[in-house]
Amino acid sequence: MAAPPDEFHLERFLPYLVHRVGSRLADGFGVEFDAVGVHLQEWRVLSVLNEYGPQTMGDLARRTSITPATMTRVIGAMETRNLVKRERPVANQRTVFVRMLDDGRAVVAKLIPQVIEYELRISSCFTAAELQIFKSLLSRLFHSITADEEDAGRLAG
Amino acid sequence: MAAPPDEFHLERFLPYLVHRVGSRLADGFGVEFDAVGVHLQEWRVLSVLNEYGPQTMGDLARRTSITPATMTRVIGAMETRNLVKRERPVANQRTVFVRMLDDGRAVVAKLIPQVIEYELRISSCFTAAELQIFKSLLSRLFHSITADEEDAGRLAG
DNA sequence: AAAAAACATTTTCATATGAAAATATTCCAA
DNA sequence: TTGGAATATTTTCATATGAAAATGTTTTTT
Repeated sequence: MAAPPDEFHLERFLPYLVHRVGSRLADGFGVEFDAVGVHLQEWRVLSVLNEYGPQTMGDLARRTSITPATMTRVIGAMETRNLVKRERPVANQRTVFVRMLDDGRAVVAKLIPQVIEYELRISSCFTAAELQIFKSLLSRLFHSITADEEDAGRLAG
Repeated sequence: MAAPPDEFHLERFLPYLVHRVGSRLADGFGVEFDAVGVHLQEWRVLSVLNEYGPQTMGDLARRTSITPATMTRVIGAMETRNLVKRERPVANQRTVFVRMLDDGRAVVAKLIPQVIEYELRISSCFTAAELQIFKSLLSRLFHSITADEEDAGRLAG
């Protein structure tokens, strides 16, 4: 019997660990929204609008990790349902600001308790302290990677 | 000035934190493979084959978080390039086992040092202890979520 | 042992995706 | 002030995706 091909182990490989957790979370998360009639991507947009207020298509794209081309389509669909509204600022007419409308706020208000409950449920395997540490490490990693990409794709506003 | 709409904060919301790290990792990771001529999905397949040996399409799909329909296509493409080989076991002919070929092993051998270097680079924001804790927490969360889904989608082999 | 149910994979088909091109606006340099 | 370079968004178009149907196999009933 030969030795293992390498000293590399998937179960301790950071990108693999993150990817499979991300996939599982997205799967379990998706079903939460069917009832309210929004897609996961739409929740992402609404939650970012809720957190940071009106912002450009580009900022939305960066903050949600959705590409600009897709963001155009997602916002288009949300606009026809009166969840959000596009407006071109007089100051800089090449940007498009997206603003949440009342119907969007109503959806957010309905979803927030659900997602809080969801987070609570999935994090039941952690102590409160562990959860805090975990979030901090995720946050630190994100900012570290993002800084690596240097000035490319800076967030405005 | 009105109070914030809610006591909910995206920057401390676990699914958001995981999703944005996952997206960034996949982005940065993708470019590593262009040189070697494989796609991210193909690395995922090869690394899982490297770790767990020959296995069915279904196991591959679950372990890589790739859907069966897509897995059929990914394996098809890898087969024509002689990275892997399909075989129907006599014992159970409704399954299809996938086995790595020499060309696949050569790709893995080339990629592993690269991905180790990549992991090292992105985790430079952590101490060794933090990194271990982080991985353990990711692992724990995954297994906890997966157990929640109960018996659905069990891994064979 | 035949019929039905369960299982594993592949195919079909309608939709989603993103890279690159097109469009539109603003900034900057001469 | 004008002509490009830079920026922001949208559109086009070729490809990727996954749900559900189709196919083929095994297991369980009866």
